[in-house]
Amino acid sequence: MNEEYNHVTVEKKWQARWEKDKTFAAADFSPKPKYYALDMFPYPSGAGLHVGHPEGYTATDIICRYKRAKGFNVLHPMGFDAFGLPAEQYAVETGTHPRITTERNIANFTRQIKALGFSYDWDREVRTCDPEYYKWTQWIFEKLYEKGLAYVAEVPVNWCPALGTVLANEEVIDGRSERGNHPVVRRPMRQWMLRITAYAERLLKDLDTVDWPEGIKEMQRNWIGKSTGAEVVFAVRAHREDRHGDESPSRRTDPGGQVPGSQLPGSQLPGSQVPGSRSPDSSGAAASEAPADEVVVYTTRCDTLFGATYMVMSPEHELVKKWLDEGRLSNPDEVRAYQEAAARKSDFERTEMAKEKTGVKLGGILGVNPVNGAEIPIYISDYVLATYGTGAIMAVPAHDTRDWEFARKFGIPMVEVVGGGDIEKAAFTDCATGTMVNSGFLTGLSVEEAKKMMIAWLEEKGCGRAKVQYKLRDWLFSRQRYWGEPFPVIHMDDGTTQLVPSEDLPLELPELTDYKPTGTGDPPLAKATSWTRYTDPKTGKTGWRETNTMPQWAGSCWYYLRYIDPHNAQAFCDRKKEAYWMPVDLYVGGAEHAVLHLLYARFWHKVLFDLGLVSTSEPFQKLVNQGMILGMSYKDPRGVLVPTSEVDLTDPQHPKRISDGAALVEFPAKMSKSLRNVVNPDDVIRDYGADALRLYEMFMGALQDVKPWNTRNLEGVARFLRRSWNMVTGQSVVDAPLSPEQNRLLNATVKKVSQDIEALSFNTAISQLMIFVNGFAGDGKPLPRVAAETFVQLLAPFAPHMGEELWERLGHEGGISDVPWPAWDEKALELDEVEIAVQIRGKVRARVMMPAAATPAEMETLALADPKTQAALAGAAPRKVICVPKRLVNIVV
RNA sequence: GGACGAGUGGCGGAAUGGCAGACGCGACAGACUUAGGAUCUGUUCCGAGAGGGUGCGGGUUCGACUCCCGCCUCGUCCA
Repeated sequence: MNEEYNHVTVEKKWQARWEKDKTFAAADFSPKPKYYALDMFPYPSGAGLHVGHPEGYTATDIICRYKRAKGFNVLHPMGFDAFGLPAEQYAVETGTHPRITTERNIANFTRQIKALGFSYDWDREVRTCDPEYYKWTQWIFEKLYEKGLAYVAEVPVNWCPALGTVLANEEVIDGRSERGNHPVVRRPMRQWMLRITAYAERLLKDLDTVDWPEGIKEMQRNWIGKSTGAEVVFAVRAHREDRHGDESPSRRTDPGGQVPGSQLPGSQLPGSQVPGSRSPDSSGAAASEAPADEVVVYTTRCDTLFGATYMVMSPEHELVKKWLDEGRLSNPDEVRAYQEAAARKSDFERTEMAKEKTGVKLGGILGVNPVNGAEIPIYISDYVLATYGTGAIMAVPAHDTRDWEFARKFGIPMVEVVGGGDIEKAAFTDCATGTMVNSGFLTGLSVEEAKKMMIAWLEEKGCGRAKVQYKLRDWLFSRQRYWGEPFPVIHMDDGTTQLVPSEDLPLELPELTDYKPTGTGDPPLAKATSWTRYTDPKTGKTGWRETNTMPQWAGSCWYYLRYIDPHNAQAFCDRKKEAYWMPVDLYVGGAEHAVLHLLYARFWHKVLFDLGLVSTSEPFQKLVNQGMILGMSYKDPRGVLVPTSEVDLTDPQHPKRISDGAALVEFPAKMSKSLRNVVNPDDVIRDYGADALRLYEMFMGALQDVKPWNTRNLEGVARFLRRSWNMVTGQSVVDAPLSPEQNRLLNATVKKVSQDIEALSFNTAISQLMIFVNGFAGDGKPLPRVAAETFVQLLAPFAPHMGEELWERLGHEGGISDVPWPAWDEKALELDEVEIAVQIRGKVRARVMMPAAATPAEMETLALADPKTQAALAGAAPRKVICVPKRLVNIVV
């Protein structure tokens, strides 16, 4: 009898063999076609690998092993995104150098990844925190600087007092730090910025050239946020207010009467002034003076200009500052108080839809609507951001939801200029169906026509112009941290900036004994005073080194290029090797990087492309996002989550709480420490083996889908592996021909598995392998050699350890990796006779065996001749018969 | 609020517009066993049956899980 499969010894044996033989070393240049499969490299956290990591890694590994067998020269590398905040925070707490922690974590990750049997070329491993690596990160930064794409700016940033550092927008959630949940405030600081906005249009346009999930492309498009609109210039006039004015804004109730549609732009008819606030009364006490300033607003809805009844500027707007300084506002204290309150909020809090709108009217001034001369009040409000557009908007409450809410709260009138909605109930924002009303020369036009005509009018009158606007903002590229790439920049005392000469790179991080933030906003590097101070060896001039460091994104922006030539000391990557390997043919990773990492990397890549340093304008040809793996979780009858450690599973069908025996409900939820539902790959490998883990993760469902982990199902694939083992080792393998049925099953399996791997449909490929085993296994009956060998080849990409072991036991030397992938024979799949379903009134009433080659006419005859068909027809005459060869016959009566 | 994705047995999930539920888990029955939480064999969408079934309501079609329109629920991202 055969021996039982021992996953521990077999997996160890082959992992050692692969490592010793460098089985998966990628050759630079080869007559074979190349294939570059890339995994998103991990941040080596202290927690180690979780089961989400091997999901994407297994998918690419299967592809790589398949592609090698198909004759491709495959590049499949792995590395570590090794700069990052956790190691630094650990250093702050314990004094352990982040390098030590990082190395320890990398060692653990490496052990775990190798235990999964992935076919990486480990000689190409990169670590972003390695000076030989970040030398080139710094070098690329210098290229960006030389191209004018890196600059220093004083910008309001997310300052987290508790962490003593500035956070990127993506690290701030609901006005609190993602890490540690500390409050975050806005504070202007000196920062490095990268001018990614210069590439906005190309980053948008080139999305059309890559094979990425449509959802991810759409997210990037939204992030770039291109809008086509107009800038409109509003004059600003001083305004003496009569504080004893009529409080009622409803002097006239018909909005159409306030802005007569026939009124010519610029004319000053009495009463044409929109009663934009409570202050002006009907006595005409309000008086206007000559224009003293201009406010430029950006709008995507210039068609609604006739409906603008007030303006809003961001609290940080420069003109507001200027007016305060010049004493032109009648309520400076109120305005200043509001500015301070707004500074304490994050962008997210400020623009949140659900939030109650706040704002302050600027006393003493009015804006003038250029299209009809209406004088309208100007507010500052935090729902307008200084960083988007011009930092000022014209507000059209009738047709913008935020303006509508604001106007409701402040009692500002609305003027309907697009007919079709009910502006009493809500802003009418439908651009497709509305028709312009109350809008002078635009009345009667569609929204689209009105936009065009308004822009033409504005440009002709010199008070506006068409403008393309992007939501994308320049990339805040510095962090007040220690554990990151130092900027190769020296600020000279004479005010100039100079770069560290490229031959002197890398500029290494200085050693510190204390990693705590300075608390003042100065980065920890400021403490390394001897490092910071700089004297030019040639000129003797003095200066100080930049003490900010680069964000974690920097190293991951180009790591896929370093894999191509990881030990090159002369260049970040050899040009010829780059041209050979790029672009990445398949990039697999989590959707959490849908926008930032992928956008930043594309940006750098395009800069390198423009410099002639890389050969493709896009780095990643095909992108796939694996879905998250959820953990099994439990909640009690009241819906309270119960940590898995407090669940009694002695009866797996009826989980109970240990403390009180309450019945619990099982449901999938994101794996988290607090729920204690995190599955550790080490445990799974110990109990079931790496092959079983790999196979299970691929069998759970589609790669892209969210899937719940369930150990019971894992036992199912472990059983399949044992059955596979027993089929090959427990049955005598004979050089006998296959029966036609066996031949058909074998060829069908080759075809299905091959096509499913190409389509990344690993779950259905595995079910086909199961069907094969169900067909060939059993009772020690002899197994034809061709069936055994072909099956082992098909299994090997999924379960490589068992694949190699079985291949060896079938008498082969030299490993299975380079054995050509089996082909299938379409002819073997053909059947002489097939069962055809006969449908009558949409229901299957009979099944008739027919020759596979039967023509529709023959099928009809055969179907109608069947007694069951006749019975179902019950004498009714067929009106029409549809025959689909090899499928069915549908009889319409 | 918007964009995108998803709703199929007790569960994970299959189905170029052509016999819904492949494959697996679980469950049930049997075999082998001192034993079974190992292994093997069989049954398993609901319904006694006629029939009914892919979140709900319409539509297109000879034929709809699949395409179209309108809802509901969940997820992700954005506001």
